[in-house]
Amino acid sequence: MDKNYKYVEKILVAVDCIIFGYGNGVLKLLAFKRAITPFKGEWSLIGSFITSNESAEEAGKRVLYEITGLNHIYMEELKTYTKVDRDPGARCISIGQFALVGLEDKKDMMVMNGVEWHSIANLPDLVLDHHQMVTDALLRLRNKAQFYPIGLELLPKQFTIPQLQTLYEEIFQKKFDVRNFRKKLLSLNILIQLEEKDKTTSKKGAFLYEFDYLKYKKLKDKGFKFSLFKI
Amino acid sequence: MDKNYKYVEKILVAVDCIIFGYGNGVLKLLAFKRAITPFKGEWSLIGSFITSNESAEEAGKRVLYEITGLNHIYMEELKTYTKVDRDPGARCISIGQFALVGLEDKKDMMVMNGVEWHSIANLPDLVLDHHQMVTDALLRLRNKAQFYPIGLELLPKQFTIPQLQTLYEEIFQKKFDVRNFRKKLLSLNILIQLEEKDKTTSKKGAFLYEFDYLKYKKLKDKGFKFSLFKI
DNA sequence: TCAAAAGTGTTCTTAGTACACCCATGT
DNA sequence: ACATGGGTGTACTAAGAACACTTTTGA
Repeated sequence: MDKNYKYVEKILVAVDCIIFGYGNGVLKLLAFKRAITPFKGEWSLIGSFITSNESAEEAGKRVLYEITGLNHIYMEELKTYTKVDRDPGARCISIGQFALVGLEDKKDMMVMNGVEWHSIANLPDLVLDHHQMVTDALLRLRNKAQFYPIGLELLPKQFTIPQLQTLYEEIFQKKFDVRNFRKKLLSLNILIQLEEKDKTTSKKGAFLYEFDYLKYKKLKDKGFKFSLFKI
Repeated sequence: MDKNYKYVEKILVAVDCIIFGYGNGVLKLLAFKRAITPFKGEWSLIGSFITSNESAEEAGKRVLYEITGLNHIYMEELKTYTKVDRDPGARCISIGQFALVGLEDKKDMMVMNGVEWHSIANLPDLVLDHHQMVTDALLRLRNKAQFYPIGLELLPKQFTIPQLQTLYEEIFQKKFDVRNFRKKLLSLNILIQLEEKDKTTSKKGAFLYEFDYLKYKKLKDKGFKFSLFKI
């Protein structure tokens, strides 16, 4: 209450990025193996301390860029972790930043030494409360994907309907009926069908679509919800 | 990334509480008029700097207690505000804590000098980015009330169905059909009807109910969602 | 010609919405 | 006896769920 700034103790503030990627039909997490103490040799989320001239999201995007060379990545705040003893090294709070990366069209991505994509189904142990962060982030992904077209951040700009369905099945660990999925999806009227087909997964080929972000935004402002099914 | 703790700058970390109360059919916000600089005479959310031996939620609950004498109040993290220039006095990030208080059964609440409940419909200007925090919190309240029985935090332990409906109508700024509201609500099977009636608002009286938290928790674990209607 | 994935329609079931009157009681 | 808020049931409509076969084409 008393904002007598001078006599207040300052605290270390970090960001840690929970970065999900999707490629080859598998949902993955980006982590790196620490080369220096503390926690040398252990897996950790990618993070950084926040400097005086950047916001948490800026710091998150900065480290993500430093590590992968990627820019313009979907990122939102997840939660702030403030338990007094969460880091034995020092009192340090961490702002979790939740990020999504489509891996199919980012083949040129940098992969630095010690940085690796891990299948969600088979994660290594992570330092500190990073595992909790991943659990929280997965929940966020599932909750948000129900009502927002956030899943599309994990796909290339042009994608097929079977591809999208497979992604949803991976996210929710649940199978959907192909006919109902397609019917519901197209009834939302926010996909643009392209001329071309993607023939990489079948001989017949599947039509490519693009998401109509402008139309979606307009609809959203009118109260429309992007909802594919009841979970 | 480099957790070379010693050479990293520390930052002021505050909590600001967005405290909603509900009484006399009106949704209200708790704020206080600053008696000291900076921002003397201006309205502000209730907040504090975080000390080295408390988490953000503990700090939030601490100030809430200091200001109102209230304990065991619903509180969750809203969002962390980290813009570099959000506080002209110093680089300072603030963790927004979202809280709900039912006012009907807290008549004994302390009301300190300068602290006031303001109708949401008629808020004063607030310092810094506090107005943004309130906007975000209202959105959170609406989003969360759709799928979680969070609205009950704003009512006394024993409440009537018309009372609950009025609350929802206040939160969503929307009228609901009495028959459909009651039907849907009771179909969830998580309210316990009591013997007594509340006769304060009508001659006939309305039956009192209690929420069955245990039953709700069990159902929730099985995937049940507390959802009253499509918004 | 056949294997493999893409694409398509109908019926049934469930949940949501719209709507109007009687009930209990204190004054 | 009447005014006031509490309580109830039914018919219609829309959305979700279940379900199996045809199409295309490269090898």
